[in-house]
Amino acid sequence: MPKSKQTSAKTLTSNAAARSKRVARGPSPDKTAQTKASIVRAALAEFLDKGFADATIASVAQRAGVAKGTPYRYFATKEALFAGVVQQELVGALGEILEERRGRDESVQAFLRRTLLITLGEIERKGRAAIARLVIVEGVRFPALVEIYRREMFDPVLDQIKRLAPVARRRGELPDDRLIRHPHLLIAPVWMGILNNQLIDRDHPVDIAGLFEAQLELMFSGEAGR
Amino acid sequence: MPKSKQTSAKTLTSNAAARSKRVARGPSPDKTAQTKASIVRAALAEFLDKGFADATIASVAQRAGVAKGTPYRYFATKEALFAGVVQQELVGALGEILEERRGRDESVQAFLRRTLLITLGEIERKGRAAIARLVIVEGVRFPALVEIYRREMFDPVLDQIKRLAPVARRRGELPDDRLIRHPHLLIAPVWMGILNNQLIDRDHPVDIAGLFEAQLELMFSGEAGR
Amino acid sequence: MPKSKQTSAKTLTSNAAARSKRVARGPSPDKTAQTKASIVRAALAEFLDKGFADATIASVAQRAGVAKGTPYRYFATKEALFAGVVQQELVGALGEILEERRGRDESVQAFLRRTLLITLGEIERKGRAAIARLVIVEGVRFPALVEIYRREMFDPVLDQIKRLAPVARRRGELPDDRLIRHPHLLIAPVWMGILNNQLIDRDHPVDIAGLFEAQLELMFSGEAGR
Amino acid sequence: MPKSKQTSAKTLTSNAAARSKRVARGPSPDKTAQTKASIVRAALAEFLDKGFADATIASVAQRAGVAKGTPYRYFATKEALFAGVVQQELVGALGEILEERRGRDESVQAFLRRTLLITLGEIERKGRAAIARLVIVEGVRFPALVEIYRREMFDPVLDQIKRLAPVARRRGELPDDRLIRHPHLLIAPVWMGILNNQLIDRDHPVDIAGLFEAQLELMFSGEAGR
DNA sequence: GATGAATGAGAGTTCATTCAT
DNA sequence: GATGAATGAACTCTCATTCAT
Repeated sequence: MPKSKQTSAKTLTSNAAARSKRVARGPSPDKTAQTKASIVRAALAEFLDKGFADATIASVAQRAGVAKGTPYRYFATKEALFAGVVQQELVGALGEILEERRGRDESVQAFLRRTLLITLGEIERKGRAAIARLVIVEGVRFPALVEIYRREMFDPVLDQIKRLAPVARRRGELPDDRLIRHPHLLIAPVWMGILNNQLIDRDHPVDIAGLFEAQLELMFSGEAGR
Repeated sequence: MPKSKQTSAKTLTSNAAARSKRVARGPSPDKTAQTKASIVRAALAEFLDKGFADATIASVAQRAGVAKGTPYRYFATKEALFAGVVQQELVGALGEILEERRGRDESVQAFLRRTLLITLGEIERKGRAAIARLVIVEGVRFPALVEIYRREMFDPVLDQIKRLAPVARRRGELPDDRLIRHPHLLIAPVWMGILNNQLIDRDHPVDIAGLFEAQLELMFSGEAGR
Repeated sequence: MPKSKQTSAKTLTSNAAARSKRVARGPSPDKTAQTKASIVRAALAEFLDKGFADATIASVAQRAGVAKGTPYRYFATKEALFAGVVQQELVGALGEILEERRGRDESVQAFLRRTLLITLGEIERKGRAAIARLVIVEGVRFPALVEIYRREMFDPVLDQIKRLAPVARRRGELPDDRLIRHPHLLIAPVWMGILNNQLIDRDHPVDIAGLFEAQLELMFSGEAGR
Repeated sequence: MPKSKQTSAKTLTSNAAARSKRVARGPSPDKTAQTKASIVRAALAEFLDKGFADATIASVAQRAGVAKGTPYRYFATKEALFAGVVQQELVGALGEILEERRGRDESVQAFLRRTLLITLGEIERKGRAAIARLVIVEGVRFPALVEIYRREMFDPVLDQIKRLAPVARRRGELPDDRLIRHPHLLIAPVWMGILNNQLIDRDHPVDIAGLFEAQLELMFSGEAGR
């Protein structure tokens, strides 16, 4: 998995360099980058559609418009392709949110609304819910994938909550220690929503952001945050 | 897994009855029931271990101590074996809980504690959480499985909540309409726990029952119900 | 193959004896003979329907209303069953025809009409054409079968023709030596008919007897024999 | 079998053309055509040897000197391989004969000698008799194959006879209407010969062309045509 | 004699992976 | 770099045959 990362990073970098400095000679680095990008895109779609086991390299190649052997130029094995694709989707995905700083007078609840709630509003439209489902579905077979997910998505959010809960308690925003003792409680509705909408009951989707908002209000003294 | 045992036992009994009726000719019904039971048991273990795609009939047979072709006497295809095994695990699993009646003076919260909370305390020990994970993981490939799960597990619980929420509201147990508008909110912590413990962070399991209890108290006026 | 013959013969004999002499005690010999007969009947139907390779013992047993293992009491292998069944159908099938003697004043042509033509009129109704097809179809795989067919059906008829042709020539029934040089010519239309009706063009069957009659007239001085 | 060679040759030519158009990239089209040709050749031999049911893809591959999976690149299933191979052998096989025109002064009998009789002289050497046997033998299981055979071989010949018979009758070549009423009669000896030589009595083959010639003379006023 | 559960060799088929071009 | 023909391990499924009951 770290291998894929390096490869990915290196390729992207050298391509960026090539684009601006070099004249296009020999095999075009642009085209190479495009080829890789289209393979990754195709692979993601394929894995989302069929899951790891039923996805085939041949189908990925076809979707990407390249020959069957070409994906192997970029990923050594099907597993590496899978891991690479998902990782690319996850790494840094949370970046902007975690950068956000709570305003001096901003309540914790308001801060969480401003950051998490907004993001959750797009979780499905941006395909993040589908990725989460994929990780869940293939996680048993690919523990490494889960680890990435935990590191890049799950833990950061949970850590944020763990960090903010005592602050909110001190600020009098929380009526008790429940959130401190059970930080998972705040994000539970999000997972409930992902599970319901992606797997259990696609025909009756719930409003994930709405569910989260309700939980937020429930835990923060009940009324809408200021 | 203990379920299989019960089934097996029941079957054995009825077979014993059959033996006295029919002429004792041909292979022993006892052994047959045992064979099927061991195949089902082995298959469940195999599927839980490897998921559907990576499970092999040969491995199931080996676990069960039978020949490669034997499972096909009981299940026509690998898919049928999978569906049969999981279905057997699910159908009627909730039976006793749904039979329970709320006492005349019993608060809704107390009722939910008495029924759901107790059950949740065993959800992992009894392998229910693992089954839930399996259904989640394979649900994309086996919509029929999800439907069974929804029918036998998910919807009954949700319907119960939908039925009880207005009652609790009328009895003054609920401070607002949140549970009525978002019934999923109450069970969200359970799924959060299953996901966390089965897939995301096996090394740091959360207390599912505890999480649910906290949510229950959170929604029901904050204090522990009586 | 000779094995099957012995078994068959012996069984039939002892059963015939049992029927008339013994009292039915222990496993009924009658029932045994019936069982075998129904297996043979079922097997013939199965082989005619599906050919040897696609026929299954299980299906034969089911058609016969017996258990899967029962056919093995009478025939050691699937091949033996096949050979036995076909042989039973062929051996002696021509018997009566070959016994017939040409009348003192009867022309050869008239004799052939009286014997072969009559038989050919029933060749399809009596299932002989279907048997011929089966032998043809499976003959490559079962040379022994073909040998039986040749011995019991093909050669006797051909020998008859070879024997009668010179007689007819001497009697002035034949305009030339063609039938003596090409005895196959007389029966060719029969095989043409079997092939056409059983295999090549089932929707446009030809009249086998009619074809043979035309050939008979063609070879014997052209006009209908008396 | 020589047919395959021709096809192969043709393909090679067109590939050679393709090579100059396309960029010479990827595997050699030459080798591909050879591979396919050798698979087809091997398959035909295998099917002729063992029949469809007993033929195995593994054996075909081995005969062709390729891996077990390779035939699947060219034929999706065993059935497709079988149908493809036989069809290739049949389609257009009659081509040249049907193109022939009867000369202005040529008798119908002479015309039939010149076309059919010559062809029949090679029917066994060119493997056509073996193909006919294969179609007959597998026809029950592959009606589509029989249909091809009927369309490409059987019906064209029969139609030719149906067309020529009235002409011959008008020209005074035929003593009666028998051939008009029974067109099958003329080709019956051919099938008799195929059956005898390929299936019933390999050790005592008849001269197929000779048999046909005798029948031709028999039907056409008895003497050799001019 | 009869039963039918159990066996296990074997066949068709798939597809990740390789590599000559 | 790209191609796609070729490979062959591995898997599902079938069914003739056996044998305890």
